[in-house]
Amino acid sequence: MNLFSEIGTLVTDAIGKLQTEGRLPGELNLGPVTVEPPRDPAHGDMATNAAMVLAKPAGQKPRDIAEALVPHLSADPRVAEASVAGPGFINLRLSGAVWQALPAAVLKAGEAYGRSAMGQGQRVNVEYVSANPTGPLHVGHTRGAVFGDALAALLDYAGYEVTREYYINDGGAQVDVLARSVYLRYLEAHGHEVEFAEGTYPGDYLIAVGAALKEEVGEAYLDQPEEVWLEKVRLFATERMLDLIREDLALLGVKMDVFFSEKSLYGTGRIEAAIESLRDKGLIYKGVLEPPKGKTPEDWEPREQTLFKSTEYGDDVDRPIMKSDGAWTYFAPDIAYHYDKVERGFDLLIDVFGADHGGYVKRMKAAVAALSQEKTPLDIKLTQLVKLYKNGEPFKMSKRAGTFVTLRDVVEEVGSDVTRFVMLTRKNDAPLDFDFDKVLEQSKDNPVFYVQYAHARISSVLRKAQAAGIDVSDATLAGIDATDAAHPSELALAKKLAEWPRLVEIAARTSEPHRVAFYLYELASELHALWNRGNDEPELRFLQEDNPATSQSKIALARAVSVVLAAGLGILGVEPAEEMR
RNA sequence: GCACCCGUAGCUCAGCUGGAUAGAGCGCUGCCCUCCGAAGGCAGAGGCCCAAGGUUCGAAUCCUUGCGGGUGCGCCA
Repeated sequence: MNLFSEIGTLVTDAIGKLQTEGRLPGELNLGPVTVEPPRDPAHGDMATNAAMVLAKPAGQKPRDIAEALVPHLSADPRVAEASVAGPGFINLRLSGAVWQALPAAVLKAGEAYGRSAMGQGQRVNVEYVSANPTGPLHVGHTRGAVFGDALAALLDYAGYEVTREYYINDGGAQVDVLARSVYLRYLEAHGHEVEFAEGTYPGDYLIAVGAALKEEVGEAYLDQPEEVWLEKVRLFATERMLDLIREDLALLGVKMDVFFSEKSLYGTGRIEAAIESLRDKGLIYKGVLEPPKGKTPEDWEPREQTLFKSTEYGDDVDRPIMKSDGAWTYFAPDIAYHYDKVERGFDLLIDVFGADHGGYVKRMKAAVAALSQEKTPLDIKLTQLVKLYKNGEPFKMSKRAGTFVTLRDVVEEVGSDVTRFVMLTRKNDAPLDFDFDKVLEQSKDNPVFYVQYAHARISSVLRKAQAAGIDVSDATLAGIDATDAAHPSELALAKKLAEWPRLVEIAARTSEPHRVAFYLYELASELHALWNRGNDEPELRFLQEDNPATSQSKIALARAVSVVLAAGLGILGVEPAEEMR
C-alpha cells in the first residue's frame, strides 16, 4: 500500500491510453516520470513531471501533453482535481475519501505498512564495526555500529535479504601487541613490576584479562620466552576481547549474523587463492612504488614489492599486497575476505568504514570489481568523526593514556535509544556533535524526546479511550474510515502518513537511514500541531468523550501515526515510549 | 603535491535518481494555559545555497575551474 506508487501507476496508465490513441509515440521511456508531494501544499496533494520529461522524446510542448493527460487523470474516482501548472506540472488533488481511508489501511497492514518489495529479495551483505579485537569499542565505533545496524534494518524493511557481518582483524601484528600487553598484566597479577613501553596497550581493561590468564595457567608462563606463550596468550586475549565487544554491541542492541575471522584466511590457502584469481587476470606484478608526495616517510627507500594493479579499476596508484620481506600486507587478507563475500553469492556488498579509512575505498572497490568481474557492486559508506561535548565544552580524551570514551561510557550515560537516535540525526558523512547534556534534555530541540513524546501522547489517548469504554483495538479501528477527521490539520497528518512508504524507498535507495529520523521528526511535529489545536478547538481532540463513533474515527488516525512512528523507530533500533517520565 | 568528504539563515543542520516562491531546530521579536491535553503550539524577521563558468525548458542538486574546511596518502593495522 503506497499511495504515491498507486497514483504513479495511474499516471503511466494515462500515458498508455494516449499512446494507444496515437496521441503520443509508442516508444517512450517512462523511467524519469515521478509522482511526488509538491513543495507547496497549495499546489495540491501530488504533482507529476510526466508532461515535462516526455516533451522532448515526444516532440511536443509540455503543456499540450499535460492538457491531454488531465482528462484521463480526473476520470479516476481517487482524483478530485487535476490541473496544469507552471512549466507543465500536473497537480493532483485527491478526494477526501482517499485520505479518510488511509488510517484504516495503515492499521490493516500494521508494521508492514511502508515495507517495500523494492529489494526483491536481493542478498545484501552489510559489514560494519569490524573493530580490532584489542579493546572495548569507543565512540567512533559506536557511530559505525548504529549506522550500519540501522542501514541493515532499513534495507531489510525495503525488501532486501540482509546479512550483518563483523570482520575480526585477528591476524595481524596488533593482536601480538595485545598478547604482549596482556602478558605484562599477567606478570603484574603475579606481583611483578611492569612497564608499558611504546607500542603496547596500557589500558586498564586488560588488568582483568591478565588476572584471568593467571587463573588459567598459573605460573606456567613466568620467565618464559615469547615463543612459549605468545600464540596461546594471543588466542586467549582475542577471545576475551571479542566477548567484550559482543557485550558492548549488545548494550546497543546490535546483533551480528556473522563474525568472520581474518585468521581463518591464513594457512588455509584462501589468501593465495584470492591472489591467484587476480593473477589470472594479469593484475599482479612485482614493482617499486614512487614515494608518496608531500609527506614522505623519514625512512623511505625504494623496495620491490608484489603489487595489485588497482589502477586498472580507477585507483590512483597500484597497491602492495606483499611486503618486501615476503609477508602479506593487511590488504591481502582483506582481498581474500571480500573474495569470500563475492563467492558467497551476495548481490550487493556494503562496507561501513570510519572516515579515517577513506583512503582505502578505491583499492577495495578495485579489488571487488576485479574479483567479481564487475558483477558484484561494493558500496562503501564512511562515518565521520563524533565530537563529544559536556555542557557545551569539548570532551577531551587521551588515547595515549589508554583512557578513551567507550561505547559503554556513552550508553551507560544516556541509554541506547538516545545514543542511536542522536547518531542517526546526521548524515553519515557529516561530522557529529554529541553533547551528553543536550541529548538528555526534555525539550523540543531534542529530536529523540520530541518523537517519543508524540508516540507517548497517542498511547495516552488510547489508554484514556479504553478507560472511557471505547473500543480502540487495532482490529476495530482498521475497519473504520476516518470520516470525522477531515479538518485540514487532520488531513495534513494523513498526508504525512502517505509519504512513509515512499520515504522508505528513497532512504533505502540512497542508503541513508538519517532520512527516517528526519521524517519521524516531521511526523511528530504534525501530530503535536494537531494536538495543540485541541486546546483551542475541543472538536479536534482525538478523544470525544460523549461521542464514541467520532472518537474511534479520530483515534484511528492517531493510532496510524503511532504505528508508523513505531515502525520508523524500529528501523532506527529505538524503543517507542508508552509514557514520558 | 594527490585522492576522498564537506561548504545552504547569526548557530547546528535537512533538502526527494534536477522541478514551481530554498526548509527545520536553536537564538531573536510578538502571541497562546482564571477552566480544558503548554515537557507543547501559532506568527514574524532573518538567504548572492562559497565564487565563476558550463549542461538543461528548469540547477542548492549534474560537469569544469578556483577558494575555504575536514580526513587520508609504501613495507602500520
